[in-house]
Amino acid sequence: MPRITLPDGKLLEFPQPVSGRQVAEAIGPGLARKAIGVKIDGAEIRDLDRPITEDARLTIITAKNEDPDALWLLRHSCAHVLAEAVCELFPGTRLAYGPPVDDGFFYDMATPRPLTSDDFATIEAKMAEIVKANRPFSRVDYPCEAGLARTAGDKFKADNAQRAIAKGAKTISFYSTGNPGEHWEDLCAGPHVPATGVLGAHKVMSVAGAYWHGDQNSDQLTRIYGTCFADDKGLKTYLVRLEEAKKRDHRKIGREMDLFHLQEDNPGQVFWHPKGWSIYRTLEDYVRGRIRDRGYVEVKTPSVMSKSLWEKSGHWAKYRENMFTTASEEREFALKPMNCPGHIEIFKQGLRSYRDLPLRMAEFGSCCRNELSGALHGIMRVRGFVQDDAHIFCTEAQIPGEVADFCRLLKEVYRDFGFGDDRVLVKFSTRPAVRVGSDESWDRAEAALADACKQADLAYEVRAGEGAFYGPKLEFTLLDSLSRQWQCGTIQVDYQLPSAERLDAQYVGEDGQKHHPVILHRAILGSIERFIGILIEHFAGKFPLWLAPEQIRVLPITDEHVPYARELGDRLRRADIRATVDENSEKLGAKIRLARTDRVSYFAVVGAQEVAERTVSLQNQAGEKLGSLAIEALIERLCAEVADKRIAPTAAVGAG
RNA sequence: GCCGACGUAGCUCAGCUGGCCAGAGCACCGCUCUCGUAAAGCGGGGGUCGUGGGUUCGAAUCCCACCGUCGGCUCCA
Repeated sequence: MPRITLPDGKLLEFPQPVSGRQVAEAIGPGLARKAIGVKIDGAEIRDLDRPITEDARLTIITAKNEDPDALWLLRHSCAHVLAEAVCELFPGTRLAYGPPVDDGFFYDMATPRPLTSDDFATIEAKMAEIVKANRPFSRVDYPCEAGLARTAGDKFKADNAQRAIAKGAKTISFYSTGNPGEHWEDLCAGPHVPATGVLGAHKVMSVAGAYWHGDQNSDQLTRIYGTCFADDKGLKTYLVRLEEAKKRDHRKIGREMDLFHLQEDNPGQVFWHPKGWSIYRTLEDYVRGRIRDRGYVEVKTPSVMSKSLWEKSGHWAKYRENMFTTASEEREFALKPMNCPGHIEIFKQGLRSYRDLPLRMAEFGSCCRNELSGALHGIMRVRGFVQDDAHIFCTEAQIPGEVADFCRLLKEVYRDFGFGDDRVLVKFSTRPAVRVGSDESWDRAEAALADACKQADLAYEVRAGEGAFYGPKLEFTLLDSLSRQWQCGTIQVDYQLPSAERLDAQYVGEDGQKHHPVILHRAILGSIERFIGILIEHFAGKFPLWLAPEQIRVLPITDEHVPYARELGDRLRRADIRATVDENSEKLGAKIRLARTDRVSYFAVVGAQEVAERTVSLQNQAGEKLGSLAIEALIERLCAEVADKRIAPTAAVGAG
């Protein structure tokens, strides 16, 4: 008979199988009222009313926005309410698949007519009715045969049921929102909340096309996205966060700050304006400095290289779809989508010795990839971009040291942008089923990556089988100020490309024999374009001083003060400070307003008093008055802040 | 690429049940004001209504095609 261990260690014993609800009642009636499900042994989430027959560690799940399990349950159940509403409003709708996802849920379905956002209000009204009726979610289990029979004639649900059976399901379950047989039902593994009444804080978010099982050649379905929270407050907070993300959209801020533009006739290609290019150059120069300190050499390889090279590298066979090609005098060429083949060509010039290794070859390499038009997104996903790329040619024995060194470098770099350890996630992808190379070399490479993370004190999550066919990899994901994830850095171990079958890179070893080096492909920022997009959204355009395109603007109060303002601007620029002067004949209030909406880091007001004293009256973007400073003190202050790469404490907080 | 929505001045948007010469605010240019911490006043220029076709006496408005943008295109019941 089940012995139930509660999270606080307390043990409850029951003479017969109990439901989660009965356990909750045994603890207290208040908890029983609030419970929406239980978690068993920290793994399986189960309906409140399903029996527990074995001993278990049990957690009662209540509807709380902070509990991912609670949200998962609410959203999964809310997907049913959405589906029921749509089925009722649009007879003939066939349901396909409706899981909870990160920020809500979706339901894919075939509807008799296309749905648009104009239908949301009607759907939400119907959902509200279902919630208000507070009908129970009732589960009925059927033996596989019988369950399958119930789905007969429904292509999607029959497919789902068959897949479930193939995966070893012992029964096929259906959930109805109400009484089985009487109310609407859906094939579903569950679990669900006890009744529809707890699903009040929901919203239909968007509609999009999707394919059955994500397969382009399969049925085109309508996907409706929605979300659900434990209460209206949670929903509201989420919606405010979405608003905040919208305000921070790099496409909007890029335009407002005059950083770059994209235009119709060159989809996926960025035109960098002076201020955007200032950020770009600052990033490049910064990374250049960091890798120089780590013993890298920098190179530049051609943008257009002949088909024969890409055939040897394997790109022509595997990556052709994404390559821009061109021809001249009957020879075919391709714009480089990656820098590695070029770097190997440099490595192969002359005879390399083991003494040359590790050779760390870096390039700010301009790459072109013909991304699908539908995948383009501002400067985050483009067709022309620059990677802070490098390839480390080394021996197998050098892999651990090189990877560990890279992880340390990467951590330092991320920290300078305000992404501390708590904002870096590491994913470690291990050997896939289809791969090249011996198991021994995979063992060594994987151990080296895991060990490097430990040395650099970076926690990682293993993604088994997700590695490239030629080697394992680490992927580094940043968590921005709105807690969104962006994969940026990576390091991959590659035995393939330098091999005799591919580009045949060689060095002479201590033994006088020729050997193939191992190549570590690595990047920290990833694409500079994308990284700038991330920074724009992370900082909402209010860059730390060292990155800011306009670090200070001098605001003369009247035309009389313009000469002093110009002199000041010149002094600041000579001290390597990005300074401008606002010479418009506007009132001071207007100039200040403009300086702040332009997100200039600091502005210096100069009037009669400042001219006389040779000082400035300083204020920052946030509107804090910083008092009167002499010119020298101002320069010293700004230079110190740039040198520190100081991040304003408010900058990274945001609304997230 | 596929599905859906959208495309009007540099920006944000109105007009779009077909019909006065296509509008507003901001920005821009000119003039006046020379001003002390988030928008001074007046005047002016600017749009082949994404592109191309069609329907119509008449198209920003209706239809078709194309281009582009935005959202989405599994996290396997």
